[in-house]
Amino acid sequence: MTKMITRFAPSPTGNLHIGSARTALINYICKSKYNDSKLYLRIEDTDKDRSKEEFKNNILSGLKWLGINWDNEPQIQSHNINRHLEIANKLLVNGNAFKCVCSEEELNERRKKINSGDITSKKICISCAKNTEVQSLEKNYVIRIKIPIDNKEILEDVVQGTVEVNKSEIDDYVLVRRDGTPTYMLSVVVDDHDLGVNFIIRGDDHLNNYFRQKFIYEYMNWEIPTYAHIPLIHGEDGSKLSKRHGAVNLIDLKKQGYLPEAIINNLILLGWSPKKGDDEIIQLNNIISMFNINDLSKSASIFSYKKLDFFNNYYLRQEKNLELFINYSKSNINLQKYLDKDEEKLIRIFNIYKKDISKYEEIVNIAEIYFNSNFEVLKNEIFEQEFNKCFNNFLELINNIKDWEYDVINSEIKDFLKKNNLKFPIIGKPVRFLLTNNYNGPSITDIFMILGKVESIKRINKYKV
RNA sequence: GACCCCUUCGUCUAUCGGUUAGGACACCUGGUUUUCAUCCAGGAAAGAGGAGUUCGAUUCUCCUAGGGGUCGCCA
Repeated sequence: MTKMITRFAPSPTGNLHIGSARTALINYICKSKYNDSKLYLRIEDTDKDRSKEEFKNNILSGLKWLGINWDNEPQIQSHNINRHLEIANKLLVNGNAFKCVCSEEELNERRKKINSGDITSKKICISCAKNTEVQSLEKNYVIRIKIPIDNKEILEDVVQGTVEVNKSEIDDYVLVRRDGTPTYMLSVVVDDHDLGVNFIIRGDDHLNNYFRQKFIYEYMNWEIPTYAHIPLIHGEDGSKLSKRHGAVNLIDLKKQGYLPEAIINNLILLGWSPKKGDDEIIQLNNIISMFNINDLSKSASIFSYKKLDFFNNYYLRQEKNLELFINYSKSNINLQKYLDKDEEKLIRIFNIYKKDISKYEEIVNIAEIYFNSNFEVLKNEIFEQEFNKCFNNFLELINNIKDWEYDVINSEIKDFLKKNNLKFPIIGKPVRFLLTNNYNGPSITDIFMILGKVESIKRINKYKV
């Protein structure tokens, strides 16, 4: 295919989900491989009750944040209702659709029989199409599509391969509701056709919809696009990724301090991998050249936050991404305060601790220790005699350091240890505790550098032998 | 329940009939280190089960089991 016209068509009934983001990502990657290709964005808001402007904005900004750009202005599906109805009318006139007045009870009754296996055909309305009275009604009806029952339909899916379904399995679904509004099933086909979409990449929860939607294309004599139904992402328990699996909305990951690069790297490795020997750390421009949708696995994969953490740690450690940390700090209430107070200090903390964290959010608690001007040691630790003996001398040593530089402090401490014939932990551990309330952490020289001379001495000085 | 899809280390995956079944994350061990970490080196860890096709099956076919998806006047 030389010109790939794709689309991402979310419904604005919730924030941008990791799974949807992956679908958008794969669409973006595929279209980016070919010149003159397009990725359109369409907001499918035909469910008026659940659609919200707020969600639409969240989706747009989430995609932008990830670096997934679309062509043209986002299309709003509800703006095309008249066009959708025009097609419904054509189908009706051509005898490819019919008016139906079945009551909810009748439908439920029939559905029960279908589900229990008493009836083999999925067609839910059997009488209205033949009823001329119903067909001449002016209002108060739904429009259903006509689907034959003979033989079977075959889909050659780019990802799923050949899929066969008997026509008897395909239902006479609703195109236009009783209130005169078009359903998703109608709108999606009309809009895709009008946009010239020729390659549809969507979640495989839509696989069955192909067999329903293809009839509109056929009846209208429209060219049927190529389909790629990609497997869904699952949570740790193997079911469709959802809220109970943790943060599944992009906005939540952003708030926690995950990087777009890490999320993209993580997502693309679900169901796909680079060729043998190639690095799994891989960025968008390389993914675009290496990725091929034909290689995508058919089976669903489980989303792992641990692996995301690995990638995020990798990317946030990179010098070039320091700016992202600063931007993040501006958007985080706690870090914002520290940034205003002493940007240099916050950056120093970040640079020393970045190897230990998997997301920016973790810096909040760390920074709190260093920015707390009323710092108190948590408990009255009793240190070893050896430490107590040399404590005052050590304090004096630190007091006498004039050039508060890493190398200077470092060599002063080393000399001190040598002179007093001490092993590092004797001094280091208690001092680290006095400075940070923690026996583990960065080298005490690093801690001294973060705190500065005055605050460092203030903290150590509180200890009385 | 019906229909469709899936099934290689705990997780993500490689393998396009012949491999000591490879890698990554996580985990464990050792080394370096100013503690914890980082870093480096090593380790444990997999073809759901059963038939067939074949000289030979993880790979092809079928059955079973397990998992997932769909079954709305939602999208």
